[in-house]
Amino acid sequence: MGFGETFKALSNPARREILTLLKGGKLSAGEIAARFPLTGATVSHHLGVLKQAGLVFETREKNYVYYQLNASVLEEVLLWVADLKGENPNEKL
Amino acid sequence: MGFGETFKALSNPARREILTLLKGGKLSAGEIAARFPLTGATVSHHLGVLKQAGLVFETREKNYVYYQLNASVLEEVLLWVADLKGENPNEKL
DNA sequence: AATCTATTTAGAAGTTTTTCTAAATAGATG
DNA sequence: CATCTATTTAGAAAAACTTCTAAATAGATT
Repeated sequence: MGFGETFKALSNPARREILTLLKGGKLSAGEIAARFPLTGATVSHHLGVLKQAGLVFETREKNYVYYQLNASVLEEVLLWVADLKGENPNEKL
Repeated sequence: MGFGETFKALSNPARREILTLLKGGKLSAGEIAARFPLTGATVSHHLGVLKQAGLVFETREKNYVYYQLNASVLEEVLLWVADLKGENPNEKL
């Protein structure tokens, strides 16, 4: 997926808030949209960007599309930043 | 400085490459610019964005402006991502 | 099958970003 | 002090982003 896409996804405040919401567990598109002063269409767009970046994945149930954090891509971001910082890989974990 | 500014700064590929270059130690604006197929003016703009975001700081010597990584802001980013990932703060370090 | 509900897609308007060229600044050197 | 060197600022053009409304899709319910 590439860090470009991932960091671009993280660069938007609404998208960062969506990710923070998802720390509490999976939520449907509608549940997420309800917490923002944005239209459902706009939130759907942001969810698409996050999904494309690999930061979230979706699962479908009934009429709903649930989103949740993708820990593995977050770990990649973590490692990229840690490496930039010049951290010994063993110092973390 | 806020994560908005920081992640926005990280969202550009040229800026991420600049940061990667700076892993090797401080470099002048001109030395950085020489490694990119961009004008000095454009690189100067990117350096300004990185500085504004707190990701680098500058020191002046002679005619030169040297840039280097700011580890403390990188650490903040690291913690933000780690927290999002739901990591125990003690698991790192 | 008709309709309701949840979500996405399309298209457009306004804003921000990226990059350039040209000009300005500011310190060093002859 | 005139000028050279390193870097930044100004202004403009093109591309990308954010958000909206309206319409489309797709699954569930009656």
